[in-house]
Amino acid sequence: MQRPFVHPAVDDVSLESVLYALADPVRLEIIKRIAGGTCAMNCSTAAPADLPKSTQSHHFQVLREAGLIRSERRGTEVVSVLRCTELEKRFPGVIGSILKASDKAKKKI
Amino acid sequence: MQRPFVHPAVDDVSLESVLYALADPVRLEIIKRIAGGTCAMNCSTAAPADLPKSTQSHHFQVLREAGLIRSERRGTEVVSVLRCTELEKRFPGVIGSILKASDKAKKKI
DNA sequence: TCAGTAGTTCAATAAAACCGAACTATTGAT
DNA sequence: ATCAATAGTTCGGTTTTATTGAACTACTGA
Repeated sequence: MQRPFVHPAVDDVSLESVLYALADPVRLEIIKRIAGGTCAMNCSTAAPADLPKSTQSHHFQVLREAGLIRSERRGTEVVSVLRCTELEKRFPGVIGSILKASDKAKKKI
Repeated sequence: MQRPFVHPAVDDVSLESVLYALADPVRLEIIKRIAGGTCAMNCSTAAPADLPKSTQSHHFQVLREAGLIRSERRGTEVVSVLRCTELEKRFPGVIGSILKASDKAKKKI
C-alpha cells in the first residue's frame, strides 16, 4: 500500500528545512508555479517536463516534508497547494520576499 | 601559496546559492552571530566551538562563495562581515526576514 | 628562528541526490 | 468486471556532495 501524505504541523516546520527546500532550482521553480498559478497544481504540470518522474516525486516529497506544500490525491493525480497563510504566520515575509526576489532575478537574465 | 579569497560581484549572487548557504543550521548560526555581533567575526568565534576546523573553514567558504560574507585576513585570523547592504539591494527583505524568523524560532524552543 | 595560533587544503569516508525500472492507485472504455 | 492508460511512488544502484583527520601555510610575538 502507498503511504498517505504526511504534512508537518506548522509549528514543527523549521526555517532551515524551508530554506533547504527552496535552495534547489527545480523546487523553487515548482513553488513559483504553484504560487503564481491557479494555486493548485499536479506534479507533472508544476515540475519541469524533462525531469524524470522519480525525481519529480522526490522534489515534491521534500517540499511536502519541509512544510511548504499540502498535497492531496484527486483521482489519478496529486494536487498540491502552497501553505502560504500558515507559513506567513510562522515566518513573516520569508516566502514572500523569496518569491519576489526570484521573479526579479529571472527578469535580469 | 594560499589562494586569496574570492567574492562574487553582487549581481552574480544567485538567490538559490544564498538560500542554499543559509539552509544549513551551522551556517545560519554563523550568519546570525556575524549579523548580531560586532559585525565582524573570526571563524573560531562565529562557528560552533566543537566543530572541526576543516568543517568550519568549509562552511565559511560556502558562505563566501554564495556572496553572503566578505572575508579578509587580519594577522593570523580571518575576519568576515555580512554583505548586508548589497544583499538587501539585490534581494530586498530576504536576509532580514530570515534573520528575524530564525530569532523567533529559537525563542519558541 | 622558533613556537604558537588561525585557517586552508588534501584525501578518504559517510551521507544525500538522481534516475531507470518496477510497482500502486485511480479512471474510463469495452 | 476487466483491461489499458495515466499519474505518481518506491526501490536499488550510481553519482555527487558533505564531513573530518592529518598535513600544510600564513602570520605574530617572544
